[in-house]
Amino acid sequence: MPTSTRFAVASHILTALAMTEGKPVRSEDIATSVNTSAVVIRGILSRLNDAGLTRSQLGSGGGALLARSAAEIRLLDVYAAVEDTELFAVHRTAPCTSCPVGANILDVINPALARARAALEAELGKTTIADLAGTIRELAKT
Amino acid sequence: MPTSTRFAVASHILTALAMTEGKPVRSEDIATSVNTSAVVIRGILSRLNDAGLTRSQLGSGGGALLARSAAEIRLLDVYAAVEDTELFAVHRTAPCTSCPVGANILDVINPALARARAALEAELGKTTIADLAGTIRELAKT
DNA sequence: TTATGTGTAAGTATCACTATTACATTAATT
DNA sequence: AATTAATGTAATAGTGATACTTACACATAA
Repeated sequence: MPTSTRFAVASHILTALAMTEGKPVRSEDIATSVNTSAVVIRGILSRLNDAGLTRSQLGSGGGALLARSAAEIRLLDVYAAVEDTELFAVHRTAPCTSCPVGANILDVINPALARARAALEAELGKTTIADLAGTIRELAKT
Repeated sequence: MPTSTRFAVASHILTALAMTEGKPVRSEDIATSVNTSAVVIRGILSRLNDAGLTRSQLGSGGGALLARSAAEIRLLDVYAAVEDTELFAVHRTAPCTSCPVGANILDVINPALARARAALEAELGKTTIADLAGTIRELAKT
């Protein structure tokens, strides 16, 4: 399964941006919060930029900003922006085409996997970055 | 990362066993159908044995068998039997505990990820090996 | 013009996965 | 009892993705 931590880190980044309402945040500062290096953060921000979720302000006083409202960024959008690999990997080499099972297994299993992926994505579509930020604000109060 | 193909291959194996009704199938023959080596198949069969989905008959004329009805083996059971890693990987190193976001992000995001995983698993629980084998029998007729 | 940050390429270490080789063990067959 | 056919598993190597680090070009505010 996908062992990339990008999805979790990207959610962390976006939530951090949502907490500062419009003030640019440096990759260095995000890196401190995530506990990694600034280059790793910038690599993920690059993907988020491409996906239209964030934008970057160059130069002194610059940093990363949300490109749209946190309420309009779903975890599904984040997932799609940073995850490369298929959720389910199938046979590395094509199965035997002259065997009854080998010739048909992919056609039979792929629809089931597609349904599972759709269910996952539907659920990821229900939570937004604003939800995460809101809950963190609640927790920070106590 | 290299995503595991074990789930797809394990489903292939079980479907093949479901097609031969009670007759043991050699790992060698399964390997031919999957287009890999017999040792890889035996490695996956070892996990399926541990999970109680299959059993093996040693010695000459032996091979792998389903340990219960194909209708009682859900894709969810297969998934659980062969998949090692968490569906969603979180931060490799713990985030900054003194930052508002870092200290709380995992507590906030984990419930959302758990819901997504539950949705995925619910969907995988709806399809059985018997379903796959049945569809393949249909396809093989034409 | 200088200082501050982003963007990105190149190189490294690590890890999971798959394939391969090798061998011990078990059981049916003769 | 000996032979043969099969599983079970350890050890090893190759591959690919991830994440970390270093380095430097580029953009912008002051």
